[in-house]
Amino acid sequence: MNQFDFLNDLNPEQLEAVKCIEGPMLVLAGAGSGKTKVLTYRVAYLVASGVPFNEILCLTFTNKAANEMRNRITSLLGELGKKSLGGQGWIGTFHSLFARILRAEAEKLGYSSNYTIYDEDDSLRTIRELLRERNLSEEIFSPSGIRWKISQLKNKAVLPEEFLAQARIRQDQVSAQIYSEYEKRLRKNNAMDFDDLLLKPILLFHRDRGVLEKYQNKFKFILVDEYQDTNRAQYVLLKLLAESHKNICVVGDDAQSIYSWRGAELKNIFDFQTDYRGCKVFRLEQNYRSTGKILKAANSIIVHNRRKLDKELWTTNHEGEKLTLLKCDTDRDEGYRIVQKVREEILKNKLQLRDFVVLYRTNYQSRSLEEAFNKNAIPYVIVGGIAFYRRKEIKDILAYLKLIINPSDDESFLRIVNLPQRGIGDISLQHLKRFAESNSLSLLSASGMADSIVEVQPRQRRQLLEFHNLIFKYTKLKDQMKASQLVQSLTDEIGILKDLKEEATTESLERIENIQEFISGIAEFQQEYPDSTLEDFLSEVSLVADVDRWDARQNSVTLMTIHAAKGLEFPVVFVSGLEEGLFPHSSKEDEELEEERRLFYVAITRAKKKVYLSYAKERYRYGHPTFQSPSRFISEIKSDLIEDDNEGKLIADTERDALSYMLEKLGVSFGNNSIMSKPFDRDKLGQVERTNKELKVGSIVEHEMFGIGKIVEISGKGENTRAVVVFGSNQRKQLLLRYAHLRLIK
DNA sequence: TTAATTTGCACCTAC
DNA sequence: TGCAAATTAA
Repeated sequence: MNQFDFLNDLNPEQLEAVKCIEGPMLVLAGAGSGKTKVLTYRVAYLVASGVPFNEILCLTFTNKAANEMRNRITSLLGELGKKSLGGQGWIGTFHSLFARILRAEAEKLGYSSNYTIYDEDDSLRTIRELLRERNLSEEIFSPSGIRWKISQLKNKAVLPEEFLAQARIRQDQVSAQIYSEYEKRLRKNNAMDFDDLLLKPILLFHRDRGVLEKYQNKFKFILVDEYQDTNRAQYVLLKLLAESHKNICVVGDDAQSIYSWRGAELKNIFDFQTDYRGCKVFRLEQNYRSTGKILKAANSIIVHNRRKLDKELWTTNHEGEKLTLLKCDTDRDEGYRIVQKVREEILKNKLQLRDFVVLYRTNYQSRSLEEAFNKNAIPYVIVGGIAFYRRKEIKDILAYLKLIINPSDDESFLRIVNLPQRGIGDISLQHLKRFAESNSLSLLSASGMADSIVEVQPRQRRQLLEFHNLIFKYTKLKDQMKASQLVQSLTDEIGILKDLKEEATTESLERIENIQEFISGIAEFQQEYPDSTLEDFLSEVSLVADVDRWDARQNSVTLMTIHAAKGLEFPVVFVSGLEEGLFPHSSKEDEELEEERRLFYVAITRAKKKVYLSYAKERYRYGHPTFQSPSRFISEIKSDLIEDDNEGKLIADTERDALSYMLEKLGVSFGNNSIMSKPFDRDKLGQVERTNKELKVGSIVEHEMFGIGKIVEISGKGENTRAVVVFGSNQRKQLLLRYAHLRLIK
């Protein structure tokens, strides 16, 4: 047995790609052909051949993929792995690895290493402020439009001066102006946005040859996953780093490029061979994931695209079943039919809940699906939607932490200075800003001198000083206590949990849970990285993706967007909402339409065994029912590969009957199925409240959001009666009966 | 200065 | 429909 034994489970093409180490190479790898496997084995092979682990730069698309890859490499290498890997190495996303490099080199860019990372909301706030300060109308110059423009420019590595020079129309000139001011403002706040994490290293490398050489020497081998989704800035970074040794291996599939709206350029993968002379090309066309029929269906879709590289996937897997089309009456119906199919598949093929994924184009589609899963007590998890770290309550606490670490961060200051309410409003802030500006101070230091600002009322002065002292107290404390303790003590002091508890709505209870989860998240992070600082944690949370938090092992059906599903696989895949205007999304043509088609291709190729497609003839959009027509993509699938589901309607009716029966038992009268569209009619509330008196431990109840559950505990009395309810999706919720409006079922 | 109410707009996709 | 900004009342 030797250290290269692991190479035995590669096919000849994969093996060749793994063992060819020197020089530039391009691996064109179709869906399910083992592209991540090649990258993983390649890193392991390099290490086994004696290359130090931390001299390998490996760029993945998500943190999750990076972690999986790291674990896999360790296990491939066995004993050798434990010895040589140590540390976390340089496997990760572009954003997280370059954020790390920027921390180390911040001073060279005029930043300090405790810089804050701004997300889109923070950027938008900043742009709004700049427009307001300049008296530019938000109607004429849309803040989100400008933010979008700035982001696009940064992705293309275009600087404000360059854009200003080429701006002809007034809109562009204003955008260029704001872009330039925005840069200054971020610098003043010691902050960078997401795009800066790629752009700033480029500027650094251009400005300081020595630093560039340092990293060129450090990273002797570069590997890139999902190369088809890199943007111009990423391309330039790679070009710079690989310049001296040219040991760059990129892996990708042009048919799976789905991020052009984020600046990704297919050009990068198309031109790789001419960019890097002497580049070797490998093709992986054997698919190990899907059945023959699924693969043929996928191929029959992608041939409708004109802009693509030549490649056709094949497999030796079973032919499998045809794709099944569910033609549904409404979006609600769609949810029920999907649930029904999940049940059928579980019974028929002995599958588990974790074997299913429901995919959709836009996040809001999860709502109608969620309802069906709730009502039928099928455990599910939604990936995405409002990302955990973007929730208001979490962002509020994060703003405190950011300000504690980076006192120049005026954005965070403005977010929390009056939260909880300290009676500091617009007017006081205007004065404070003016004072800060004329003395070149940050807003936080300015509040420390509030007594010298004559325009501010005494009450507000006192509040500002107090706020300043609060932040400073924690600035001093942060190195003495654990981050999780600090957050606990901070949240206690500002009383955010107390306020939410008093509110006692289901929503506020959920927020409390989120905050608690956040605190335990910090504790976990510290356990994993004992030497880490609060700064490390903050930079980590800024860069986690929705899928990073998703646990494939838990036994629930997964609901997510197709974008989030990239790189994943499931035995059974539902692709829902196949309607014109939704998927493909409205007004897409030519190149954009081709990207929608690639997205559909990605969706279908996630499946191992079975694909269900569905559309609804009528769907709620903007709160109104809208007529929808089937997506053109459905008819692009070769007709012998797809079949209609005929039982469907009958089953959906059965579902409806079950619900009707339930409602009838509750004494809710109805004559037609209009009750279906608003089962929680407010007229019925009085009645619901009366039933609350009859609730006891063991009662089966229904909740508007969580569906059907069982009461396991009741506490308190009168107004404050609470119940602990375990719902079907296995969620345990503590609810205040006054707000929860539980419906007694049994 | 804040709370209450109205209006207006949105529903792409995300590090 | 459902949220967030804008407007108005307190």
